[in-house]
Amino acid sequence: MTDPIDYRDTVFLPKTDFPMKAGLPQKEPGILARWQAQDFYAELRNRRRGREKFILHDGPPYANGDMHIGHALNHILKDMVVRTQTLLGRDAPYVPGWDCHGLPIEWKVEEQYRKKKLNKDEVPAVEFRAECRAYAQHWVDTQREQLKRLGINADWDNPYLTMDFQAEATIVSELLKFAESGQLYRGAKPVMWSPVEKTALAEAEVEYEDIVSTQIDVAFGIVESPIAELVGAHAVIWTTTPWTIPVNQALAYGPEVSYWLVTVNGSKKCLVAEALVDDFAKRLGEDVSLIDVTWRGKGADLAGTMVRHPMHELGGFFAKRRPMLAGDFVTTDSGTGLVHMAPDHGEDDFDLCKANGIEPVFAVEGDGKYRADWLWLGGEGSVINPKFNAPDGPICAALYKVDGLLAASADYKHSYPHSWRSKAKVIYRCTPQWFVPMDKATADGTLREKAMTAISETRWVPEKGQNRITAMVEGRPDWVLSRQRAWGVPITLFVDRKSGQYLCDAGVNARIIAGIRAHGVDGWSDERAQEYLGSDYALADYERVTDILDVWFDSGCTHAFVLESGRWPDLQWPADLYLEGSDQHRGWFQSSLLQSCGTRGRAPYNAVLTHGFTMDQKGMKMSKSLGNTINPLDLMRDSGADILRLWALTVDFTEDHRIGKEILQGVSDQYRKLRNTFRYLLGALDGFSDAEKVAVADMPELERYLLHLLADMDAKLKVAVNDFDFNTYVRLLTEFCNEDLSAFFFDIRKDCLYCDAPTDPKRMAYRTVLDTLFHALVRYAAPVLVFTSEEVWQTRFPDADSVHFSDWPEVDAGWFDEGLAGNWADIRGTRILANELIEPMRRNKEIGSSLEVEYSYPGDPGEINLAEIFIVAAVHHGRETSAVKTTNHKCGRCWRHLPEVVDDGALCGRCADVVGG
RNA sequence: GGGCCGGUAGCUCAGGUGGUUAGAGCGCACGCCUGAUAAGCGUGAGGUCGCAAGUUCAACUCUUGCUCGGCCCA
Repeated sequence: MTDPIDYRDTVFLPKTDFPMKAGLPQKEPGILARWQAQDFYAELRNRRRGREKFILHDGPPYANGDMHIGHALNHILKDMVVRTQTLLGRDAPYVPGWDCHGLPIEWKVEEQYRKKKLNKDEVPAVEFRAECRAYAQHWVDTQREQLKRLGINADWDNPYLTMDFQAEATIVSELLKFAESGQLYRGAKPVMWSPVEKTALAEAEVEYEDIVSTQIDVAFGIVESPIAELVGAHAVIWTTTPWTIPVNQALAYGPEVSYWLVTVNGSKKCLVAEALVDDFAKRLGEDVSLIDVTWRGKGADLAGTMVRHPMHELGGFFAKRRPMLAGDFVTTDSGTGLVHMAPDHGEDDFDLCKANGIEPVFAVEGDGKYRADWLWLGGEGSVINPKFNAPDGPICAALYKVDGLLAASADYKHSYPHSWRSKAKVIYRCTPQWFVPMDKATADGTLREKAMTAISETRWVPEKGQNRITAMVEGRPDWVLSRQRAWGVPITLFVDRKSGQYLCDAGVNARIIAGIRAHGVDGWSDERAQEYLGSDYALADYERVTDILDVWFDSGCTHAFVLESGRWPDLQWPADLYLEGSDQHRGWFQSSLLQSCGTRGRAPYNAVLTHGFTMDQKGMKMSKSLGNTINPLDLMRDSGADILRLWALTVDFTEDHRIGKEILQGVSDQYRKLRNTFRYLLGALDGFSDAEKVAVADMPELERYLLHLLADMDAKLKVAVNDFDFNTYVRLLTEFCNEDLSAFFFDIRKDCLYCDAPTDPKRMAYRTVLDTLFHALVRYAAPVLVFTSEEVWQTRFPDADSVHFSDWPEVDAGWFDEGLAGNWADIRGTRILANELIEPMRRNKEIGSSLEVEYSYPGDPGEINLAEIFIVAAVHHGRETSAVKTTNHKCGRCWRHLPEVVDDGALCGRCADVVGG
């Protein structure tokens, strides 16, 4: 045996400074700073100028609170879209924006007031709005920094804000387009109203508490009916809000409900639901056994029946007959199965009455009292006062007097809405509101028709999004634009006090828009009203509307003040893509659609991409109270933004998806594999230059096969990009690195790289392909691992531009070789069989390395050196498949077992040449 | 309660128009290498395809119901 000589120094090992351990949290901020210092976004715009555009229009997040995982996911996806489109050579500008008006911000500012013991109502509106503006700006700035940290490439220095004066003016001008085209009307609808605060409340401002109310049974005399037995009898309703009886306008029955006409212990004849007869009798204080039934029928039979109000003798409003109407919402859960309808004070009531031509009467004023001229209880109230509604209160007393009150007791426990702030009871109350009609005919059809057409002409990804928005637009009611609030864009209308019509004058409108542009929303004020009206109209003749716009109208206009305005000349209308969570089918996708269809006749987007929501590890919704939230800021601090990005692009974002410790561990493993692939490439390419490059035609089959695989993957990646299928994109990359490179190509060529002479054509061919792979992979990875790819790039080319300026790798059509690929697929199949045969030998300690094996199989290796491909000592053509330990000696340098090696530790011919030469 | 959507190995995902033993990567176990080394290679074990009926010669794939979860409404 020859003395063992250590040939390590003669072996060409990979060499690189690129560390295996990433240290992303430390490294990423520095890379960000470099991009910022060179004004990367602006420079990219310069370099892409004149290219085909791809416009992703950013949906504005609400400027309130820190970034959460949903923001992170959404922006990572947007960045991926923008970067992949950029990589494909397009000019893909990205202007981020924020939604700045609205209730939640008002609340926060009010909350600050309360801490300072200030009352919002005592603060001038201008001052209040200034504070709202400052509050929104604070969160815009905060979120901007947080999103930057994710590596999102955007025009961060010039975002759009819905509270910019220019935006506010455009929103007003868009509103006035609806006004000018007659797509605006003043109607009414019941809203949650607090008589204490004299203001409308949003659902979120209401909290439910258990209270005890007075319940009453009231008899309405039946004066007309297709069913003769019913005339002269009484339809009985039950309610826990006696104060609504003075504005009753109809009764509702369930068409499928079974009704009986009964007398209880000789009482008057009462119509009630069969299922509730016993309950009714008990409320009357009577024995159930004393019920006598004189008629039975279904609710539908009651159509055409008319009743009169118990107070009909008052005349006027009360003298009018009340129809009995079919209501799907009527149940036999409680009450009498007949429901009294006050369209002023209930949504079901309002809708059913409206459908039957019955309008609200606005009898209850903002303070909860009946208006002074109301025939019954005029000037009295407040309606939320328990004494007012009590069995001995004025309502019950009057009903009792006219023999309309069958039962009353102050003992009904139920959950009832209260104002979040005052804790006082709230009511539903009809108030005038501004609407956009969905079904009003215009020159090019109704808004609903235009929206439906636009939906069908839009590309929805995934396709199921189309179902969802179609169903919503198909069935949605008219758009309520008005809010009775302070922080928002005003509904800048003047209403003629005599005709009730809003003023529609191009000159006035132009002055209003100019005023808002100059002064923002504060420009809509009493002081400036006459200035806008000009000399043609007198302010005294007009009511200046003081409602503000639904914030969805604001965001529905972003396409106008961002894409169209010219303030961002790189942008254009319509957008190629909107990309938001699936909740936005109800929100931004729809408000933008309606706004644009109403003003421009088509959608402001060509395609809409939606993502699902992020759940915890178990698939449950994340919430602070459950303590199962994942904070993206913490994650970036501990693991780095590239890990978060890789997570977002690995899951199936089109559905709800999960995040958690185990999942993130998997993401980290995947990251390390990708990182090590780059590390190997960098090390193996140490010292490589163009001089070493070999023409494809001169390469071994293995190298050409790899180029085929690369070209094949390249085509699939492009498909994935065009389908926004990023999950597939990353999977293709990962599997390529794992299977084709690490476990196959790199492993096979390890011997060549380490031991062949640097001038050996095979080694040069290998390194040429590695170089090609490097340039391709670093670009493919760039949109995903934005920081790591830059680190990889700078490691190899320290003086070069950012990798993110690059174009998509160029793939030579000549690399495709299906014949070659089919052949090599067979070879790889055989390689797997060989490994299966070798494995038991290794397990038995018969051998260690596969290089100690001689493999035989019935196939014909042809010209390919299969020993090299299988990483064994030799491959023979044999009758049967077999593997035996080789008797060859091991080369002291390359460790291969070859016949020419005279003794273990001696050199093979190749190594002798390399070491000697 | 209504509309829409989803539930495939421990994890992340593939599985046109129903058709042989349901796939991949990772992780895991075991083994190898020790010249990519907190790396690399190999082999292997993991799934009654949420549950239950039904249609069919045949269902992860179609129908219905249920269940769990999600978004949006009420």
